[in-house]
Amino acid sequence: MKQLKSWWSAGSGLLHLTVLLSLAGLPVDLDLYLLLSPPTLLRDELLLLGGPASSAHALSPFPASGEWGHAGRLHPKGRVPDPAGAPEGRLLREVRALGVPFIPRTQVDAWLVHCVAAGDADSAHGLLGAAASSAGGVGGASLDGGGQAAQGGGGDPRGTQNSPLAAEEEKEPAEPTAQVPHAGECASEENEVLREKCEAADHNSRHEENEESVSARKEKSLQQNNDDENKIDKVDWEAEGSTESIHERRLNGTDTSFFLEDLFQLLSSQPENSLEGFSLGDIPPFLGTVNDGMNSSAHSNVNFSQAISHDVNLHEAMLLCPNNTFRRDPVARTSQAQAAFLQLTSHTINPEQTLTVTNLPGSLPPVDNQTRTLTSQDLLYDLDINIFDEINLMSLATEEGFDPMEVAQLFEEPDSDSGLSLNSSHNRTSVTKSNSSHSVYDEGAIGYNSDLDSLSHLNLEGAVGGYYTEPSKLCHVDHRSASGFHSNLSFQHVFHNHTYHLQPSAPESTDESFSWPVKSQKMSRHLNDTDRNLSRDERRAKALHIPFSVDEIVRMPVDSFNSMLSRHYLTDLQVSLIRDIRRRGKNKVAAQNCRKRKLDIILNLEDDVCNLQAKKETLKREQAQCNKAVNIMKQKLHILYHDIFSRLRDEQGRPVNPNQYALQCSHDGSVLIVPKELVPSGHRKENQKGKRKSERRN
DNA sequence: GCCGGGTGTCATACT
DNA sequence: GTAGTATGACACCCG
Repeated sequence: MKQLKSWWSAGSGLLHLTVLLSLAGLPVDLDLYLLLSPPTLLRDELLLLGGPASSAHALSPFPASGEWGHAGRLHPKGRVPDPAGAPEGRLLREVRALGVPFIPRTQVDAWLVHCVAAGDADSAHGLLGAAASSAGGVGGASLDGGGQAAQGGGGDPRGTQNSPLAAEEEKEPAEPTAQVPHAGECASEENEVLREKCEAADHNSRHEENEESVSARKEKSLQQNNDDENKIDKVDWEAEGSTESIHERRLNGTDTSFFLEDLFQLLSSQPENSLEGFSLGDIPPFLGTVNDGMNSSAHSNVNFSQAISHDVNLHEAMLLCPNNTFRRDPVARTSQAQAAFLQLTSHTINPEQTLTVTNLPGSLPPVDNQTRTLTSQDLLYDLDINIFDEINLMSLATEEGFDPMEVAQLFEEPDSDSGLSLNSSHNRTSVTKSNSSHSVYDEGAIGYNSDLDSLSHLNLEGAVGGYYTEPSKLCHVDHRSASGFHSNLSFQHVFHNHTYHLQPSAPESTDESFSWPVKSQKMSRHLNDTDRNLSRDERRAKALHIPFSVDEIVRMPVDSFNSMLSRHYLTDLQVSLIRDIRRRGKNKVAAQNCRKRKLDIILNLEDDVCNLQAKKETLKREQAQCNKAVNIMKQKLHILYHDIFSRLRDEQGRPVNPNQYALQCSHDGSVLIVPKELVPSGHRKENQKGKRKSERRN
């Protein structure tokens, strides 16, 4: 936990991130998630922001009024720009000259962790947590409010909750901090960068309206995710109730604004090393598109993790601000996302590294070329939820025996995985090989393990288009890959592989207990239940962010289907997958109908056989009855025949011989005695034949 | 481990 | 030519 705190502390760039984000023209709504430890450093950090108890408002430099140019209202202990020509002053003037830019509404949920190295408050460069609140919010005030607002104790975003931070702020008055602002040294260097940043922010604002309709759908899904995240975090908070770590949730959804001047003040008041370690590349792409209601913990998680693990210079931050621009080119976006995520992945190891050394000021990893070229927005646009989930796990880990090594391993990708071919998404063999004993190929049932795959699905609800969780696992994609679809699946495999690296019995686990695997297993079990309900196509659809449910795709009439494809801007891969899903779905239904029909035919045939057999028996019985009746009639006829002849007499009074005469019925009903010589031969033969038959039957 | 039923998918022919 | 349907065949899962 100490390492973690150190890590968080070293990630004080988060505050800078927020500040610079606002400086870039993005109003920042900062939620304070305080993992608070001894408040000593907190006090120091607060002083840096202009007041001992300014945590509630220090990060609210942009008031709700949206005014610009209130530098004069800085806290007395804050660094006041030197109007005489100090670098900060020049910077302010230059920025003011830019006019009032359009500020896209952005909210940043931040996890502010305050950490103190054991017995050395000065060495610990804790991340200052300052709860930003809106005008009607939880009592937070803008930075210009300075210590006055701080006196109200509004720094605790939880408002009336008993926050250790707030309590400590009230107890201890403001006192000078050992951290003297050094911004003046670097202000000149940042001047141009900040100017570009403001320009970029203005430029980006023009794209926001065009992207609102596009992002509305995603935002809606993210909101659902937010709800889930809030529930989970709330439970965790209530369950633990730890005074050492405070997980603060947003109390309202209003935005917090910053005064640009205040931002400069903040920037100038920060140590130079902090500025170097500051990363605006951590700014997730949704910051520029998420609306007020999108202040999810997942977002904050993303900011937090990236702020910790990612270093980006100010110029890059500017590039990151126009988050919407890349969305216009989904193909490029995909490739960018891959590259960005690769870089992000490579930087996710930083937390581990930072944790071990961040107790020293300026220990943040230096900004390397790879970091500077990282455009994680592109990735995060598609993979944000995945990151959210992962970072959420990190947050869980921080509350229960967190081991940064484990976290690093989670995101770390061995070099061997880099050899995964992007085409391996459909190659079970390669996937199996790549994932050792835990093949997690999404397609097919063999070897598929949905533990972490489904883990990312925790926040998935409804249709498949809302979230794409698999990309979050794109930790180990081949850097040379160019296909987003294949890379996604490859990432998925890799991520699963990482999951199994986190077994509790892993030899690399440190002394500190790491309860994440346990929790992850629990979550995995929960998610497995949900993920098992998903068909392969549904998982695929999620993987490609297809904004339609499989059921819709299959059941939709062809006309509606084609129109749907034309209305939505879908990549070739998405269209191909949608058509495949539709084809497979239709064929599946057809196969079901075919089998049902086949069974019906079989059953009908069986019924027919039974019926025919019964009919046969009936006919046999009827035949037997008829034959019996016929025989009876023949017997009667024979008796009658002999009776008649016994009574007949010839002219001489002698009995008539039946062998010489025969009875013959005429047409008029009269009976004649005819000699057999006169009886037609045919008739006579029939009579004889009939006699023989009757005799045989008898 | 084998077996049979159920199911999904593919290939193919047909409409 | 496209989309859908029907069906045999195959593979897989499960009891």
